[in-house]
Amino acid sequence: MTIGTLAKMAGMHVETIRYYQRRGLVALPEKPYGGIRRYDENALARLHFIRSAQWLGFSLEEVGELLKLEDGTHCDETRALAEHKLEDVRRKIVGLKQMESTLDDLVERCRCSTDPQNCPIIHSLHTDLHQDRRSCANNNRDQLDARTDTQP
Amino acid sequence: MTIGTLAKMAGMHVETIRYYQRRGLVALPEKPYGGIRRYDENALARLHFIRSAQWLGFSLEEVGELLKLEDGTHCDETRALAEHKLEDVRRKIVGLKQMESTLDDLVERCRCSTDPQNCPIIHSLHTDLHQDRRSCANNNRDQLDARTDTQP
DNA sequence: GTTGAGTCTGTAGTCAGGTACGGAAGTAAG
DNA sequence: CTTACTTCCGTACCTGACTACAGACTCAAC
Ligand SMILES: [Zn+2]
Ligand SMILES: [Zn+2]
Ligand SMILES: [Zn+2]
Ligand SMILES: [Zn+2]
Repeated sequence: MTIGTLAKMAGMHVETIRYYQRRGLVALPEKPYGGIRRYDENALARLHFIRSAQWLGFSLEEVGELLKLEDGTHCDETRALAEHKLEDVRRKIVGLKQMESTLDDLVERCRCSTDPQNCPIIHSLHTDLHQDRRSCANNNRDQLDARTDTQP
Repeated sequence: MTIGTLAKMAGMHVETIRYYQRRGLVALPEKPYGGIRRYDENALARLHFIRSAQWLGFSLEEVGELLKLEDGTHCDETRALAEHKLEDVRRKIVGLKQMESTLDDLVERCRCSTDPQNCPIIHSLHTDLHQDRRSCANNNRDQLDARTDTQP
């Protein structure tokens, strides 16, 4: 298999595979002198592994950790990674649910508003949200960080 | 108020305010010849507005849109932005919940596993996840995109 | 009146996870 | 044998939301 075929089979771009190689997640097979590198089923399996781990929310850095435990004989360490990730995911869900309920409430209030000169959404952005929900004067980025990457 | 005082009151760094100015979200007040710029309560209010909108999940780009509707007389457009964002947030929650339940299941299976040579988490990464849950050969990034930004 | 802190301006770097490009060399079909 | 893809390799670029720094200037305190 050439890298192009491999990429097609894995459903990713050639550049992505090369990027994974540079990051040390995928091995660079031997190149015959003046020839071209060939890939086998193991390479494809590794790409699937990476994709699956990403699907669970692991970063490429973390995928690297998982790959070190790839032989399946290190349950404790593997489970620790998964549990930690599970916590991350749950924290993120909590943050998003706060956004969801606030947005839902604002949308509802806007919809039922009788005063067209004073949108409740804008009004809340001006007055409510930052005062009720978060401290202003200390730049505690931790909470906000968990909330910022909401764009699709 | 100087920019340093403003930054302290808003709980952000001076550089962040300057960045918002470059992005056109915050006005650059007049500078007396050979002097220093001064900021008032309006500038502070605007920073609070931006922070609040970010807290709801809006990107700075979208905050710019909201700021255009700042006078509160454009309910429909404002609500459209909020509803769209609400959908974004809900999509993200759905993705995260899939991760959560899968991770939770894997962790549980790992914990109860009797075979220390074959961790169910690793095993699933090798075989289950990408086959059961997503198509492999088409690089449909849409689903994955909604799932990737899970790191804290 | 000098020192130290804050301001101004422009540019550059950070992080993640890729994406794009340029030029040389290899490969496959006709 | 030529033509048209691929591959290889290095480097640069992208998004978003900052963050850092250099060099010149101004301001307030002592
Ligand atoms: Zn295990
Ligand atoms: Zn974590
Ligand atoms: Zn409204
Ligand atoms: Zn959207």
